[in-house]
Amino acid sequence: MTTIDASLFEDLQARGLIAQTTGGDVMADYLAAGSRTLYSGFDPTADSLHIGHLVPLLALKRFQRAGHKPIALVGGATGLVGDPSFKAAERKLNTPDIVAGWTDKLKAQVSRFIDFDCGANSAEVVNNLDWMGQMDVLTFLRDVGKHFSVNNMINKESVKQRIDREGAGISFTEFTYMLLQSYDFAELYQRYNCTLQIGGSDQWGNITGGIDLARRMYGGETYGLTLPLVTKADGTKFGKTESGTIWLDPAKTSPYAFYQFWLGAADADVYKFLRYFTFLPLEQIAAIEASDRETQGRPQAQSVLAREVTALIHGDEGLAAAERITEALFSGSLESLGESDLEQLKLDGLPSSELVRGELASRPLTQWLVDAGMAGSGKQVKDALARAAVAINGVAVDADDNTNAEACFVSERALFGRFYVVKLGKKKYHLFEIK
RNA sequence: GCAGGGGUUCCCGAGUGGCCAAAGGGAUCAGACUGUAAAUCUGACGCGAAAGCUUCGGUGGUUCGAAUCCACCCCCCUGCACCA
Repeated sequence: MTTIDASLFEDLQARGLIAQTTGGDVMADYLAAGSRTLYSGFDPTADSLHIGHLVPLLALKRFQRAGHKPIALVGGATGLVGDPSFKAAERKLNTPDIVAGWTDKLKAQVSRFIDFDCGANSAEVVNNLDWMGQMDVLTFLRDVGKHFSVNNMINKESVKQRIDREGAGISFTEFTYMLLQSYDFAELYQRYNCTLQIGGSDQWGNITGGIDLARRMYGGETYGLTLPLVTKADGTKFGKTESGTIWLDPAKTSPYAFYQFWLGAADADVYKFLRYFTFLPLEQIAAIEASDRETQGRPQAQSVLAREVTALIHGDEGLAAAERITEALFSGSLESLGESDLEQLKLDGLPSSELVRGELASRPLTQWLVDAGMAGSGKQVKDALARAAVAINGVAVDADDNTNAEACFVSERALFGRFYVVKLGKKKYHLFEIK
């Protein structure tokens, strides 16, 4: 028999992970009284999840650890429609082929986080296309649509800006999204006795819609819980960097880049992130915070956070790789690296590319670095060159050297005759190998 | 369909014949200061090493000269009509 950790709710609350719950104060008792089945949905809007999905994903795991049964729903059907909640504009529809491909990828990704073999509260992964795909319009309109009042729907905060705002607008397709998600909840209630839906706070409207529908269709009593949207103290968007979204797929965001992202968390955010994104006990997080406060200089919280989250997503090997690169680039000196170390850095995910010596003279250095993805445009590189912020194997490159890429990559300066570590700015590194 | 409003560089948003690669803000990048923080200050921010080239929904036109004027077209919003 599964044992229930009755302190789950209290822990979630203390971590700041509860934005809203339905049913007033009953949630804590409801969760403590028995093993519940809950779900959270992930729509395939890209070929990978990103760190914005981490809070609900980890929440499923928290619930499972506490003895509840999590269902991860991948929205093969809802992804075809598009959730309008708090989106400023209508989105383009993706083709069914693409969405189906993404659905498969997300299913695989989601599956790595939850346990499918732990007895009664083993996880499930479902795809709502399985029950939505073959439903015909008339059945949908009669059985589902009839339970919704348009009057209520247009008053939902999540679509209000689209309806009120001049220059915006919402198609019937997106407007219907709420019905689809609501039907999911009702269906899961029916199939799995799933009585709780969790999701980001932007999902409140969709979740309460599902609760109403489950009651109207099946007389079921279900609950909802929303998690906070992750915000940063400086007001910029969480999860984006100059190089774009931080993905969970190591092929899209290397464990090294992933690790670096967390390492760069602001002091004002880092303790919150520890509570949100790790399973470390709250007392331990409090201890870290207290100790950082007493210490001058660099806090330890960021590195704890980076280690914990990277290990969680990319495993111990991913973490080890990320730490190896970080150590080599930021702490050690390049000379201390052996030939195999450099090979390893490449394998570990340090961005790298190959150059052919004979072709070097054909283009200026700026172009080579842009091609390698180190900067968005030659202008940026040029700016860095003017400030002596570009270094090749530790030697700063001058703006005058720009047109002479061959001289920048002279063989005498190469490590082991073929490697060049190029640094642009303080944090961007790229490994070039001469072929 | 009719009437009105609108489409500007990543986003918001000025600009209504030359002084516009296009104000201002945000985001982003680089430097100083630092802790691979924050705040602050400085610089960059269409593309190009440069000469120069290409932009303001699209296509044509007027003009010495157009983001700005004209014509047609496309798209969005609001209202009305049509429909019922």
